[in-house]
Amino acid sequence: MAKIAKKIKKMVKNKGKKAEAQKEPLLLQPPRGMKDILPEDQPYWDHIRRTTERLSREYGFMRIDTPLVEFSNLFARGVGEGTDIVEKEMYNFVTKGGDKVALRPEMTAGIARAYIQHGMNVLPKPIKLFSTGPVYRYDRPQEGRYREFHQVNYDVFGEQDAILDAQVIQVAARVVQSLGIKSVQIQVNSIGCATCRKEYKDLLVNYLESKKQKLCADCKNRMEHNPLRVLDCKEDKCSQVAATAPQSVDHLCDECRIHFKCLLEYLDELELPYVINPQLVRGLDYYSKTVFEVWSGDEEGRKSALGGGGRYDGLIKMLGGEQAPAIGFGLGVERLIIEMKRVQAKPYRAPKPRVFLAQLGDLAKKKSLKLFSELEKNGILTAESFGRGSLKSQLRVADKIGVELTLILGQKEALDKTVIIKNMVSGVQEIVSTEKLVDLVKKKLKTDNVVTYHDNGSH
RNA sequence: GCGGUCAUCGUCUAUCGGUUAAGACACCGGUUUGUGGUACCGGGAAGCAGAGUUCAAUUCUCUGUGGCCGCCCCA
Repeated sequence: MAKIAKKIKKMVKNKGKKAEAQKEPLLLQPPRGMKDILPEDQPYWDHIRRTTERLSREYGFMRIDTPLVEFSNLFARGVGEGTDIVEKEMYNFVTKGGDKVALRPEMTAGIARAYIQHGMNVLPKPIKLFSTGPVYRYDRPQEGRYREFHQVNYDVFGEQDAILDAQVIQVAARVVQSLGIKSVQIQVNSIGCATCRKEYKDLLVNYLESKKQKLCADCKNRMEHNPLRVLDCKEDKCSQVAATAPQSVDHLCDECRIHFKCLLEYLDELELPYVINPQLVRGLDYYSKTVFEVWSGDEEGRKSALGGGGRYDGLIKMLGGEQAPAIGFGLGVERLIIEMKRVQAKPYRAPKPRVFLAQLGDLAKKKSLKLFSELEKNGILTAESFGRGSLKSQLRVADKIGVELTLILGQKEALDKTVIIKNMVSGVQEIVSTEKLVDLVKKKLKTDNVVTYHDNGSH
């Protein structure tokens, strides 16, 4: 019997589902690698938004927002045809109008495009731009890696002095430190300019050619397209080869060498915890001279890359603008949050309501809606649960929220134009006239509240 | 793109080739009608999808999908 009933139930269920499935199944989840940012995580996002915006102001950056979608070839040309990002990780699509566009895989190309388009080169130098938002990479998701993720981006245009490199690196470090992540390490390197890098590349390819048998299959491939990337291959045999490979820092032209030397001096002056990593290369083609990455995590040697950047003196011109040096970096918001949680950094807590408004009866219910907005206009943050009927259940909610005062507006009070103020700690309550309510509540919140609750830093 | 691993209420977990699929937390409601934290009572809520094996599958197999981990790469 039960079996049959069950079977019937299932058939009915399936029937419904099949009908739906024929249209297209509705999956109650976002596409792979995308995720919701839930209210419980917002304190971390708030903290990062506030901190990055504050620092951008303090260091003289102006905010810019560019579209999530750009023409595909902007990235192909800017970021580089041969890079992984462009070659296999871009969300490309064709619009109804036939335009070939892509979801931005990073922010700099779009910002550079805007810089050129709007003639920002006429602004007083340096031109500092700050941006933040989602970026998209079709990669295999795992912890700290999503197909939609968020970056904060700082770029400086129009200044080639190494002091800007140092300051930009300092901003990166300041952001991370300000979030409470103490164990930051900056890795820096110089990959030279167009001319000396070419010479160096030839040298490197020659060297690699001589050790070709010892390289992994991937690296044999990389030799052709992007020999620099062999240097940071994680394969044991490759890193052995890389260890004795000629290093770009040793083959810089005079200008680049001086630039790098100055940068290091500035960094010393700033007392930033940096190390030179001759293997550091970065995956985007537009970099020249300075490249750097920001790492966090020490204990148990588990490290994670929080962000990186570098100088890109050739990008603007390559995209068709008037030659302009530039340097910038991006930080990954999701990774910053992982680190914040790991080191138990305190997130930002928005103010919580300290007053609850309870209502009872039809007349009071109507009046409470207006009273609520009256309180809001006076800056009194109030909670409510208007949909509930019983006073009991409303008080339960008030208690759960942890408010200090509950205002009770019942049938009787509504007629008398009064409100009951109940102190949730002592339980004492008093009846006051509606006109005096706001002032009295304000006064009470100022005085009676030794009862505060603070952030317990959960999560 | 490759490899590994996992998939049961909102969450955490249990059980089972045939069961009303159990519990805890959370949520909602009630304990005599206008008063909260405790207690008691009650309620809603799940087998990722598809195919196969079987008299019978949530359970076994395969595929897909998704999470996590490693590689690659990066943020």
